[in-house]
Amino acid sequence: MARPDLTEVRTPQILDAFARCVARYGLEGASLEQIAEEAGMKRSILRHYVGNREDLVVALAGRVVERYREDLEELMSALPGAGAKRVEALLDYLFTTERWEPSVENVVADTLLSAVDRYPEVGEIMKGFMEELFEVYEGLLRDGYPKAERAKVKAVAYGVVSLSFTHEWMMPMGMPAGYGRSAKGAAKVLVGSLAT
Amino acid sequence: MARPDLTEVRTPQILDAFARCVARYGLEGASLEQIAEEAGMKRSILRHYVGNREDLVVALAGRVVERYREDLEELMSALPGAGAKRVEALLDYLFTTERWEPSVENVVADTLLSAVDRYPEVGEIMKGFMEELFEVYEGLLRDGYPKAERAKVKAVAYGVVSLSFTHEWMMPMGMPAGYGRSAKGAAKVLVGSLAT
DNA sequence: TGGTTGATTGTCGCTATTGACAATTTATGA
DNA sequence: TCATAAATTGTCAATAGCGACAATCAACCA
Repeated sequence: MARPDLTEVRTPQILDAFARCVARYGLEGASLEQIAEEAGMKRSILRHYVGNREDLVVALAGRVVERYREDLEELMSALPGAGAKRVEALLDYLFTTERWEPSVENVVADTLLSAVDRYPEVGEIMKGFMEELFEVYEGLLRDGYPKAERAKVKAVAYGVVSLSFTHEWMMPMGMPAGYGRSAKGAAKVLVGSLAT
Repeated sequence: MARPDLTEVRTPQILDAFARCVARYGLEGASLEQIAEEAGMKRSILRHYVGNREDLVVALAGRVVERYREDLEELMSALPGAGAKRVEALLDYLFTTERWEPSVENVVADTLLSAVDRYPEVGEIMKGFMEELFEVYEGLLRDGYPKAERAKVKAVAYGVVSLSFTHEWMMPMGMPAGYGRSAKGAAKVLVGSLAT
């Protein structure tokens, strides 16, 4: 005997609008009013469904990793081949320089990462995802190179993640394409070391 | 026949105060008033010597890069050994996990990097330093492994930079120490590949 | 020692921002 | 259709933030 609960609908709308604002104006650069307008709502609604700025930031971190998780899952099920071929496909995917375009998601993630000191909860959330990411890559590498020793696989997984992240945050600065090749080259060296 | 010019004195004071504020409140999280107070000056002085917020941000990027350059130079002249030994010393320096502590400088640099979309000038400044950093590392590696082919040295230099940056921004999240070892391990694998 | 130049301080007006809460509207089940 | 719970809108007061500029102060040099 009441109106339906729109929390599940409004919250993502709000957070996505907030994400766009963060990409455009920075984490504290947009007023709640602007964010509300971006979401096509009144400011009071942000408060109603999420809360004040701090609440928004923490919730945004949750949303971002949620989407990254989905992307990761999708990627894993979309990767062709098996064993070492699958690893190769991953590298091709990660280090494509051609059709690169700045994504709101990545900018937001970088921004949040640079703010973990100020928002400990955000740090916890990001950390959780990072650990998951490392594990997934590690598993992929183990499948590809089952005879490689465990610690080395860990190191290579870390390296590949590191290279792809660096690649992502350097692109917006307009670094020459040569660096993209270097990134992929380094990743290949790392992965190749597992074959010996 | 006038008062001495304090620009060279005040500007660094202002920018260092701004840096502390950025680390504590974010790039747009502190008011000019707060920044002025942190610097122990009146707000009007910030305006007099540097300008508005945008001017501050760009100037801050310059200052950060300037300090990084100094650090880099100092590091290069402090690194013991020669040839491959020097490279090893670099890795030891970069991936120490023991006495790690969050530095204002690194937080500020990360924050600025995440904002290059909004401040193209900042992007240019950071890009310049990154290229210099790559070159320095590349030179060091070439000295250590003169017979390695050029493209591979480039890739390894990129990889080492990438690993050390990733290491730096992951520490504040409190990642388990194992990741630090992985970072160093991956760097060793990369460097080792130059010896073959 | 006094004039000049630039450092420093003080103040004004305007707008933006936020939190709180009251008022209103609307979909639903009884 | 009507009561109800929740969505949505509206308003208010208090404060914060910024740009501009006038006013004052202090070192230097002739």
